[in-house]
Amino acid sequence: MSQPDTKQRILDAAEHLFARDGYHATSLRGITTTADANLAAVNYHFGSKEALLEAVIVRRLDPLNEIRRGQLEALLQKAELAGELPSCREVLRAFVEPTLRLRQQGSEAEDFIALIGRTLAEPRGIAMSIFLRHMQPLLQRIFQALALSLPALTEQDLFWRMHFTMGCLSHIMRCHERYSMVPDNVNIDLPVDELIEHFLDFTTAGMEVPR
Amino acid sequence: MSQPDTKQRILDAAEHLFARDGYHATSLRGITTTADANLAAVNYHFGSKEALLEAVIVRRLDPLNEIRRGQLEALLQKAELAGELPSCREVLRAFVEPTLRLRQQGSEAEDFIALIGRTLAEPRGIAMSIFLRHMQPLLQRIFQALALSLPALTEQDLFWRMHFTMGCLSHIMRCHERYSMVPDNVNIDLPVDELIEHFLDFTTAGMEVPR
DNA sequence: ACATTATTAAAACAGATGTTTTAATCGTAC
DNA sequence: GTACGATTAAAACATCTGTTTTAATAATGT
Repeated sequence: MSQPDTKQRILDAAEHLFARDGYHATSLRGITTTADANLAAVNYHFGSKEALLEAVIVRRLDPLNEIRRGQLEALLQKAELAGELPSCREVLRAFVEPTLRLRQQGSEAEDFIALIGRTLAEPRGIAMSIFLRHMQPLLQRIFQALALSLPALTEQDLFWRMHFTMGCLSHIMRCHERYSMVPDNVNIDLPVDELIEHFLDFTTAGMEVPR
Repeated sequence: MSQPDTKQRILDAAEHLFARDGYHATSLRGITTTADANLAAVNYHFGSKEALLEAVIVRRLDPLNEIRRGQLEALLQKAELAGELPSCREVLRAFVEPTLRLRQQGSEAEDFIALIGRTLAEPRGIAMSIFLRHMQPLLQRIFQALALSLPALTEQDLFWRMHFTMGCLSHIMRCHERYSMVPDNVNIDLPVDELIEHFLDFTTAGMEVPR
């Protein structure tokens, strides 16, 4: 075998096609052709189409969550040592920054980001249950941290605002090419760092606004 | 035919299933069975599956946009007469309020809302081109109105903040049942009016925050 | 009443789908 | 070199897909 691992070539092709066309609109034949592999290879290496989807998601989501968790815990510890509350902006940053920075790591990771964005958009989809299984603990930790940084909010209000924030995030994860609803003179190819700050400006303001 | 129009029964069933499972995961056989109609009826009345999707979307989107446009123009006219700028919150309200109020009109319209939310989440999907064709003029009008109400923002900044706002909106259009990332003691069944105000609190703050 | 059109019904079509099976090939340890 | 497990290849499987076709039925106008 001159090419790299068949298994990984399939993962890459599946990641790309799932992200571009969605799970149901992507066929195993499309994947194996793109990966230059045999059709049966997918069932041999992964067992089923659904298991392949899970493998695609887990490959990057677990490491990403490790980074997010590390950044969050470091922040919380630092705040506690200083005897201060963690700032809402920095808590959100711990979640968002590692996510959007993945895009800088090449177009493969870019596909993953779009795929997760799609996943978040299909409430009862197959991908959602996979996603939640790997996200739940971190999401609850983020919720706790936000509650700490915004003591004036009720849990109810906090939930909704976090909900809105997740909506914003999943949206920009999906749509980072030209979104055709706006005059042509607007340049949408924003550097990642600026996009992050824009996002944090917007969501932090929404989080902190008094009721 | 004792039952109402076959055509409309098919529209209702398609709306429900497209919203619940997505376009590709829904089969014509599933639709016609639900609608208690013959399989061929869909091609007879609509021509194709894709044309059926367009019919489903258009049936409610066009009237909805009429209402949104009316509310927006009334607002702009009132502001101009008073010699004031329209408020950002009210511009957003003209867009959001008619949308979310559709939910109060029964579970059929509820399906439609979820379907549009899904559509917004699939950048290159079949539904997106249909959707944009019917949304473009209104979206540009909203953009103009927001630019008027927020003269301090550059077009660039305004675009991104409107982008975030659309992300929030499409998210709550999709996920209005329990979103499982949050302690159980939070009641998510918020009355529509309160949800609208929560949403406007959040997005208006994000829109108006200084750079 | 008949003739004409609109609608429904049932069956068939061609093609695509995920999965399995069967054989062939490769790599590697003995 | 030979035997053995891992991988690849090609074909077949049963099922499902959107669409057409053909015939039967209902509705409508004259």
